[in-house]
Amino acid sequence: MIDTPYISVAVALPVPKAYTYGLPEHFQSACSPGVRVLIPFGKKRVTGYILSGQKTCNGITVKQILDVLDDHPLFPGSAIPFFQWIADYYLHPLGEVIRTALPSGLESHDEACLFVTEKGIQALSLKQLTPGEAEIIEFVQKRYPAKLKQLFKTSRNPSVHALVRKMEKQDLITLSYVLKKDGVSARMETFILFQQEPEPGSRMSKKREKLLTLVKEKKEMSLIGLKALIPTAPSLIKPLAGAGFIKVFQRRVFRDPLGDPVEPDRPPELTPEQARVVKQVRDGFGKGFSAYLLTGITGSGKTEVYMRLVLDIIEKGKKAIVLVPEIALISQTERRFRARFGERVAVIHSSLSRGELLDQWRKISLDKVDIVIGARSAVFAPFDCIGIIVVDEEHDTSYKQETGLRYNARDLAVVRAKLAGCPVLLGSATPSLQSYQNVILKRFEELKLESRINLNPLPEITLVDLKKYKDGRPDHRIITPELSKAVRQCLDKGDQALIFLNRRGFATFPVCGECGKALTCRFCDITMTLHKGHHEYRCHLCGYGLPVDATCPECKSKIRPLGFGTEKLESMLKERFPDARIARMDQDSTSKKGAVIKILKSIRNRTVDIVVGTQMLAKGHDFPSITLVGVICADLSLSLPDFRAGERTFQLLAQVAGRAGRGDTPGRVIMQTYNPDHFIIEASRKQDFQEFFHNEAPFRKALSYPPFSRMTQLKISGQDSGKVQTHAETVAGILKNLIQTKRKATDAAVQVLGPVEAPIQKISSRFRWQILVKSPSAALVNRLVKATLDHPDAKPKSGISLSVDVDPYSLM
DNA sequence: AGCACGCCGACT
DNA sequence: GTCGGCGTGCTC
Repeated sequence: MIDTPYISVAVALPVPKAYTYGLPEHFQSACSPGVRVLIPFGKKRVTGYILSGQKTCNGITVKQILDVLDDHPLFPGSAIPFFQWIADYYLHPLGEVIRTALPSGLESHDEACLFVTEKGIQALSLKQLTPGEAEIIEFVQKRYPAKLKQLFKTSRNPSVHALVRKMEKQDLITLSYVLKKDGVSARMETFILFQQEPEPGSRMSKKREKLLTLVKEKKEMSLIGLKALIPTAPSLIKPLAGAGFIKVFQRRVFRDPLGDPVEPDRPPELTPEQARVVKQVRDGFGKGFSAYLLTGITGSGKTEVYMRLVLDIIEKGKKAIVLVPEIALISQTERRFRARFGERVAVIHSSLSRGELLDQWRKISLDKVDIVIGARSAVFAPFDCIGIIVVDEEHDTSYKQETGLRYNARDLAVVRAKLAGCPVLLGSATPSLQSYQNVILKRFEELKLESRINLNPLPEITLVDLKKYKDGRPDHRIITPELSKAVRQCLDKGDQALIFLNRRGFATFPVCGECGKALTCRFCDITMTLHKGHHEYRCHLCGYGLPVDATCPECKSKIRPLGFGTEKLESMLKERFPDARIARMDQDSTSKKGAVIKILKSIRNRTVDIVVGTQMLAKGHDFPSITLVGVICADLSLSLPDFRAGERTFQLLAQVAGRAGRGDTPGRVIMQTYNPDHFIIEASRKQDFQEFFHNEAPFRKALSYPPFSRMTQLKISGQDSGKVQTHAETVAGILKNLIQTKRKATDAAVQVLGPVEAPIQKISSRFRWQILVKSPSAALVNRLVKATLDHPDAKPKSGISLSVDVDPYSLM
C-alpha cells in the first residue's frame, strides 16, 4: 500500500536516475516498493520498479502509471538500499541493477510492429509494388505481429529502414507499438472441489460416481492427480460441475525443480572442533554484522557447520542465504541442504527453466521457505529478515559475473550482511588472497577446522618432473611412465582413476606444416582447436568452425595437429589401457542435456574405470571411489598473463588433489609439471595454504595488485581497430587529466595503466583495448572512474562500446 | 536502449 | 534544391 499521489520508479533501461510518476488512487492499494508497474517512458511503455512513495512531484510535469504488474512485491523495500549501493559501487544504472537481481524474463516493453493497410493489400495484388516493397508486405503478412526489429535482422536489403518509412508515408503499411508480454508466467493447474452429494437414488455412471467419491474423500483434488486414477477424468468433470456436485477452478502451483527426491538425513554429532566453530559464530547472533572466514581442508566438515548455523537462525524465525559455486548440475552441498531441510529450501540454479526460477523466487518472497541455496544470483534472494549469509568455496571464480553488471556475489554477500546487520560466513579450503588479507587486517575473523572427519588421511601427492621426458618418446610427455604405472596399479585393484587436463579438444595447436603459421580464427585473436569428434576446427571464443580437411589459409598446405587436449588424452588412454572403460567430462562431452548426470552416474555406479576431464571434474561433485588422481600438466594456467594466475592454479590443483580418496581408502595424486620447484606447485603438493599465501602476498604487494590495492578496468571495444584505439586514448586522457587536477585534494596514489591492447586483441571481430585504474583507496578509484564516465567526451561514439569492470577477476 | 531532432553529401 | 545518412540528447 502506497498512499502518496506520486511514486519514484527505477526504469529497466540504461538511464542513470529514478523517475517520478503519478499514482492514480485506484492503484494505490496494489502498490508497494518492489512491485513492477507499466509506465509510459518516452514514446514507449516499459517496466518500472517502484522504489518509494512520494508526496510531491517537485514541480515537474509527470505522467501517470498505466498498470500494476504484480500482486506481490518481487523484492522487499529493505533491498532497495542494497541495490542502490550496488549501483553506486559498480557504476551501473539502478534500474539495470534491479533487472539483473530479479529472475530474467520479467520485463515487458513496447515493440515496434508493422501492419499492412487495405491500400497495401490492394497494391500488392495489383502488382503495383517494387520487389523490395512486395517483400516487406509479404514479410508482414507472414507473421503477426511483425516485429520491425526482426525485419531489419532478416532482410538482406540494406535500405529497408528507408523503404519502411517511405511505405508508411504512402499508407501501404502502418507502424504501431505492441506490448511484449512477460516471457514467463505463473503456472496454473485445474483443481476440483467437492460441493454436494447427488440426490439419493439418482442415477449416475460408474465412472462419474467413482470420481465423485474420490473427490468427496479428499475434499479437493488436482485434475492431474485425478487423471492418474481415472484416465478419463477431464471429460467427466464438466457434466458433474454442471450439475453442481463439484466445482472446477484454477489455482497457481509451483513447478518442482528439485525433481528426484532426496533422502532426509539426521544431523550427526559434531566433532569438538566443529562444535567450537559453531558456538563461536552463534555467540555473535543478534549482535549485528560480523564476518568470518572458515578455513579447513576438504573433508573437514564445513557443510555441517553451515547447516547447524542455518538451523539455528531459522529456529529464531530468520532467513538464511547459502551461496555455492555455479557448476554443471546441482552440487553436493545443495543436495545435503535439501536432505536436511527439505521443503524449507528454495534452490536457485542455472539449470532451472525460467518458469521454475520464477516459482522459486515467488516462494521466497511469499515467505514459503526459510533458506535459499544457489549460485551467485541467490545473493539477491528477496528475503526481508536475513539472519545469516554463507558463501561456500568463497574463492571460486564463478561468483564473479562477467557480463553486464559485473558484480562479485561473495563481496555482495558481505555488503548485504552489513546492511542486514547479520553475520556472514565465508568458507574455503583455499581462501582467496583477498579474504585472507581481510583476516590479517582483522576485518574477518578466522575460524579453523584442522582435522578430517573420520580422520581419513590426506592423499599422498607425488610430483613428476616433465623436463626429464622432454627428449624422449613424445607420448611420455603426456602420460609419463610414473602415471602410467599408477593407473595400471589402480585398474588392477579395481579402483577408479581421475585424469585432469584443463584444456579441451584434440589438437590445441594446429600449425601449418609448410610455413609454420598457427591456424587462427578469422574473427578472434586465438588459435583454433581441432575437435575430432565434431570433425572440425573450432574457435573456443566465438564458436567459428572450419572443416577437418582445412588447409593453411596462407600457403594451402596441410595442417599438423600439434598440442593436446582432453579428447586426445582420452584416445591415448584408450590405446594404453584397452581393458579400461573410459569416460570424458568436458564442455564438449556434456553439451547435450542429461549428459552430465549420465557421466556422474557412471562414475558413481563404477561403470567407468578412468574419467578424463577439465575443471568441470574438479568442482562440487563427490566421487567416493576414486583413489588415483593424475594431473597431466600442473603448470597450464600458471603462465597466463594475469596477476591471479598463480592463485588460480594453486586453488585448482588443491581442489583436484582433494578428489582423491574421499572414501575409506587413502588416495594418491600424481602431479606432472615442468616447474617442480615453483612455490605454487610445491604449496599445492603440500596442500599448504599458508605457504602459498606467504609467498604470493609479497609479490602482489610489490606490484601493488589486489589485495594491496583496488582496481577498476575500463574495456573499450569495437569493429574498427583505429577508432577503438583513439577512444581508448581519449578516455585515458580524461582520466589522467582528472588525476592532475585533483592531485592536491587527495594524497592517495592512483595509477593509470594503459591504454593497452588486451592480451586477446580481438574477439568476434571486435578489437579490444583496456585501461586499468589502480589505487589503495577503492573510493578514490570509484570517484575517478565515475567522473571520467560523466565526461561528455568519454561517451563512446557509434560502433564503440565501453564497459566498466570494478574489481576485475581476469585481466584478459 | 530507442527515438527525435538536427546538420552535411548523392540524387531528382 | 531535397532526401536520407547518422551524430548528440532526452526520456518523469
